Amino acid sequence: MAQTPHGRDDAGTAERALDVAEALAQTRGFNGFSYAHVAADLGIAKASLHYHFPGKAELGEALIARYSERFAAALARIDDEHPAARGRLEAYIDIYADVLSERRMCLCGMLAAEYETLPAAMGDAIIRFFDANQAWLTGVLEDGRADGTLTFAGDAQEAAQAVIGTLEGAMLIARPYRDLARFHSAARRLLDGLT
Amino acid sequence: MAQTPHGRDDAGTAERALDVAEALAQTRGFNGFSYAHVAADLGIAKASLHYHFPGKAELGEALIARYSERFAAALARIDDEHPAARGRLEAYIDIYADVLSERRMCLCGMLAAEYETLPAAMGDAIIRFFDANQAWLTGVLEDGRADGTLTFAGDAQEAAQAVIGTLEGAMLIARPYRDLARFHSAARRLLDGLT
DNA sequence: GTCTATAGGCAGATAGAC
DNA sequence: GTCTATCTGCCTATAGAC
Repeated sequence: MAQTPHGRDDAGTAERALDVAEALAQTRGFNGFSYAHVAADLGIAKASLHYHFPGKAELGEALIARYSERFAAALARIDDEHPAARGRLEAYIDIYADVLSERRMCLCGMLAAEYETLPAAMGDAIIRFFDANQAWLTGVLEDGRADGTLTFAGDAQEAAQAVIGTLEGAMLIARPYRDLARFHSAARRLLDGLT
Repeated sequence: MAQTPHGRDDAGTAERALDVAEALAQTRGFNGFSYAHVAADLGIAKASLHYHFPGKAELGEALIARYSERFAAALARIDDEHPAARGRLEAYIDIYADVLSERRMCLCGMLAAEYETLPAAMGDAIIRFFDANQAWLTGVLEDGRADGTLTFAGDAQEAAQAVIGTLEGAMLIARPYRDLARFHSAARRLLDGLT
């Protein structure tokens, strides 16, 4: 793995390639960018990318792996910084809002749309991403129901699925409208529905 | 326009090409299929497609136009067959469920993900599709609030946006899981939230 | 309307020099 | 690690015969 001893600007080529590919995948989709795009943005030759990622499938897997790791780290940070379930849920929604504010779709939401065209390993990793989100959210919802800060009917697992779907859908539609408010109003309604 | 005097099997090449391209776009995305896919499925030469649709952009526009027309017709049929607002909303959700049951994403939901890569005319048509859905849903929600069959807080317009986002998001996530129940539980929760 | 043939470009990928 | 050069294949698209 590439080391980044002196900070972001010194990040290795592999890491910078992931940065560029991630932005492209989140805005244009995995089928909407090429090695040529990434290489041009980095100012290197296409062939150099193949040294770091043998094929686009491996690049895609690395993309999801890093995204999932960072997401998990963000959830752990939320657990640290927010004691109450409702605060955790609000912070979770903020992650999505931050992604959308850069005019990006959630990486795995975007890849979910392209699921049928992706290598099996990428598909599996996408499922694991949503499973992890669902597991974390289920815990938050159960805690919230226990401490009275969140109210909802039925299964917490099922409610967690609904939360994820609502946020992904709100991002999906808000993006073509270039309308952050559209996402925020959906998020507000979601939170109000859990009161 | 192609005539279909004797029913579906006699549909002209243009119409059958749209059928195939629509299925491909809804499962693989607009960037996930080619003229070669469509032509092979139809058993004709790639070049023949260019007679009916000069370029992929025109094919895409025709795809959205037909999809939007059919959607509008379906909404008009709902208005005819369902007098009460709640019944109309349930029938609206059934449209999405039917699409998903064929393992397809909503065409415009899929295209929304790819929005940044699409010709401007396609992008505009996608926005119009969602605007039309939102306008119809807003009417249904207002009626439902008036006749007491639907309950929700705030602006009907905003609530309509939330409904569309929720359904599109539920489809988006349910598809990789190949889990219709996941969609139906989200839809059930949506309806319960409007009670 | 549909075909064959072909153009021109870009995709992902490899070989081998430096 | 990065380069140039190259390969093969698929993409959209066009020309012109039937």
